Amino acid sequence: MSSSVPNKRIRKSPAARRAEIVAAAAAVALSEGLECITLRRIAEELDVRPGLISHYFPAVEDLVAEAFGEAAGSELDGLLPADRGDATPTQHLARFFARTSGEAYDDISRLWLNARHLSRYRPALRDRVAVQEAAWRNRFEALVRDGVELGEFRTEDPLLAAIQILVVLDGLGMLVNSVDTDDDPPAVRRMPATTAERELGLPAGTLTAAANSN
Amino acid sequence: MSSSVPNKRIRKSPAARRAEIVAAAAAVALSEGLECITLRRIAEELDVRPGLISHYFPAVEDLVAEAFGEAAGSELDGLLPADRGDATPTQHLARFFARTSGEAYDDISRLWLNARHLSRYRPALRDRVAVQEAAWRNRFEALVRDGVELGEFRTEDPLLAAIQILVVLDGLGMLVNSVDTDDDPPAVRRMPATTAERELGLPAGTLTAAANSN
DNA sequence: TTGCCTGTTGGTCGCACACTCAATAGCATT
DNA sequence: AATGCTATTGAGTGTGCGACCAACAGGCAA
Repeated sequence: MSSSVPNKRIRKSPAARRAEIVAAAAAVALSEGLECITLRRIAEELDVRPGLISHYFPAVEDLVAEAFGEAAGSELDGLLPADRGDATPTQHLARFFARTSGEAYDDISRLWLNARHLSRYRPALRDRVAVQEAAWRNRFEALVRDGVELGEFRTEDPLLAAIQILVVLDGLGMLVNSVDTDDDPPAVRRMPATTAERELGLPAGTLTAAANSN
Repeated sequence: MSSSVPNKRIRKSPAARRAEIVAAAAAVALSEGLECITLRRIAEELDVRPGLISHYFPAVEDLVAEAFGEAAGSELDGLLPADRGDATPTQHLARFFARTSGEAYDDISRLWLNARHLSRYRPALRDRVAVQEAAWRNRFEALVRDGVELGEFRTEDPLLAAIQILVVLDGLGMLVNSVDTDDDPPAVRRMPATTAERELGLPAGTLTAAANSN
């Protein structure tokens, strides 16, 4: 490996080092879980000494919260880009459900499940979860509102619709660590899209129809 | 306290001691969380030495799984008794939603959230979660089927309806550790009942109408 | 090239955890 | 009252964690 011989120290600017630490922690959070964010684990990841992590994050809990925020935030951008480009709200939404149905979304489901549980014991994380939850809801609400204005969706309360859809998505996410997550009925796995179609006044199947263009 | 002076040992039958240990662990799981089930914690609870817990559960993970099963199982019996008595399925269901709406249900929500996350790392727990999940689904399905036969409910697939309702309930349960769990719209908190009414062909409000008899 | 600021190290402390096992002492049986 | 089975203890092992801090050295400024 790269460190079989005592490694030369590399000195970086505080901002760069801090960003690097948060990025490494976010990666660990997504792939292994928030409780795997330890001083030793992240230090090893970056090939530095644990003390250095402590230097930037005197309390590990703050790093955990930061890592969650980073991971959840960038996943949101991947799933529901703030800028729709030239896609219609319906296309955008359909793409969202396509992405959240794949196995690639399992890591994000696990992350949220993880964070929501760990929030019980870690106030800093609890606050971050609240922030990200608001961000997801607002991003979703904006999309709904957009669709309503364009006449594609029909609902009296865009935020309420958004929350309801996300709650159902969370409900399915609860099952992500189950032994047999993929042998319950298709109707169950289609629940988030079905909920969206109902709440937004769309014809059934609109959001799960196979691959809309790009 | 009762142990300020070296305590006299009390010798119990293996079955009794084991049951006592599981009960203590289940109580800790419900009130403080599954990760608080440690040899020391449970031993202190029962005023015995940690080694004794190890004797009955050579691997702590098995105690954790057992404790979850015990807690989830008896909560299910409290929420959806297998024997309905003389209540109609509708009354039974309404009572279920009344109970799952109160703060008393928060501990159960936390337990499920906890277990589903911890399942990621603990195979024994994962299996227990699967067993309990099946138990909850089946108990619920039996109630639905019962209601369908009596002409109170209308659905093509009782198990599917049961699963869908439980998924929504889980989705709300995800929020149990949030800062402001009770300031989202009433429509959100009524989601499980609303889902049930829709899936079972009941008039809106049937299941949330104030206090049915007993 | 030199000097200094500060990012980084290495070592250490105290704590909590699961797990092991020989020795002890309840208590049912006789 | 004596005996023997076995439930229970006490003591110890090793691991991993967060936190702390004096000493070191990279690399920019002079």
